[in-house]
Amino acid sequence: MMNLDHKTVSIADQVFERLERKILIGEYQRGELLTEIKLSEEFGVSRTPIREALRRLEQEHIIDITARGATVLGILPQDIDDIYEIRSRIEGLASRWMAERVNEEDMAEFRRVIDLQEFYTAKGDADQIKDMDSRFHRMIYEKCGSVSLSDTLLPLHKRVMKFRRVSVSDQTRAEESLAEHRGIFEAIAAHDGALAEKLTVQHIAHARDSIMGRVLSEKEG
Amino acid sequence: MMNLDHKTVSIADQVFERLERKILIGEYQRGELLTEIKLSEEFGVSRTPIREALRRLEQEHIIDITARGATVLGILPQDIDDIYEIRSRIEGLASRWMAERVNEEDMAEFRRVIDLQEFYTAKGDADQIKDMDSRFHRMIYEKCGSVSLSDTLLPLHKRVMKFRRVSVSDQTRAEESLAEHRGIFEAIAAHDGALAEKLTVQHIAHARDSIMGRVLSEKEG
DNA sequence: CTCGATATAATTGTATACATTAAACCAGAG
DNA sequence: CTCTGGTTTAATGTATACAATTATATCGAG
Repeated sequence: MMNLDHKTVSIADQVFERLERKILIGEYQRGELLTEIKLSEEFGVSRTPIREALRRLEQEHIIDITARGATVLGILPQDIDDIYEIRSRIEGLASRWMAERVNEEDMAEFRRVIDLQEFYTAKGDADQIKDMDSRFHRMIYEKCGSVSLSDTLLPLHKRVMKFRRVSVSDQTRAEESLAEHRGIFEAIAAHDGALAEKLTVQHIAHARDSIMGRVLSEKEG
Repeated sequence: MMNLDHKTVSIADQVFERLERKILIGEYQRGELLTEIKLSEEFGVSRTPIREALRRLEQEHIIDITARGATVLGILPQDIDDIYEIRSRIEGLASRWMAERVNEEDMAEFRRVIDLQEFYTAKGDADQIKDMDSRFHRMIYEKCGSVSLSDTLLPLHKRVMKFRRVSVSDQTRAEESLAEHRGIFEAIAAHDGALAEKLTVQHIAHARDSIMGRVLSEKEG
């Protein structure tokens, strides 16, 4: 995934991505207080890029900044359920639009992603499965042809990342999920927007059931 | 609207709000190059708070930052249409949830907003009508009880602000819009979630028709 | 005259010093 | 022992100096 528009990746951008990832996968706990000084020591940079990253994370409601520092915000079962309700209503739209607008080059990359997912699902590598699952969905957002829809779906997708990791650790669900992705992929490849939308809505509903079942039984971590 | 959680409003926050507003209402033109130095002189502050504001605007895809400065990104008719398609699918959900969860105190404020909208609509004051229209929709986002849904809808709403101003300049549409808001308000007040959702979906569809009709005939500014 | 390497100027990127804020602590009065 | 108020402290908020980058202009070779 090269940097085609020749935009320099600044330290602030790197800090943002690393920090966001650490929070989203749960490496920083909910309620944990992050200070700029501690973070600047941890990342080996000054406070300036740390601050910019924190401001962006605050805007996404991933942290809350006060005079004492930045508090990591958690996510409740109700939030997860809300997010899946929202996604079930609009993620199908992204698949539909991608089916109608995508070109062959992007479809080739799309195929590589799902082939990799199949490979790791056969191996039962949960971390890799989760990453490929993410790439599959993000690919749809990026290639649906609407920045607004992509900007809408991506934050929702990010917020449930930690829980999807748990879900795909179940080999049965991982294989189901792969089959559903394969169906969506084929519909998009055939430029059948209506089918792609329908299958995506079903896929989101299944993912929701799988994740909510686990979250509710575990009483959240 | 008091600051209940005692959080200081920093200069950076103020700059962000003023800058965002200026871009969203069209005071800075699409393609215009904003430099940190020019902005810091214009706002009378150092580059630091300007930078933080610009980073947040970049995250919302309102500007694009390069080594030359920040370019104001425009919005195409296709984007507006996409946004209304997305909103038509999820904004009704916000009304439904608000109907099911809202308390009496918030409803009293909600009533004041729509009463003001009625007042300004009778006067034909387009700027005030647009502001009350915004407050009506934002109130639903804030009181629907889901941060995720609010975070999802608010950016979409902001992006079409400039065009709604044009739409409500038409007195007939302004009165229609008021009547539709009144219907949604009554449904929420009666805690009738299904009706609130249905009326909201219709309202979004009408707003879309009104705005797209104008945008397409004007060939965009 | 054109192309390309190079110098230059203007801007963003980063580090750091200083100002401000607010929570925590402690002491003294009731 | 509890409440109050001032002091301390540890963090964020802001300004500014300096570094790095990039587009543009310039100069020279072909």
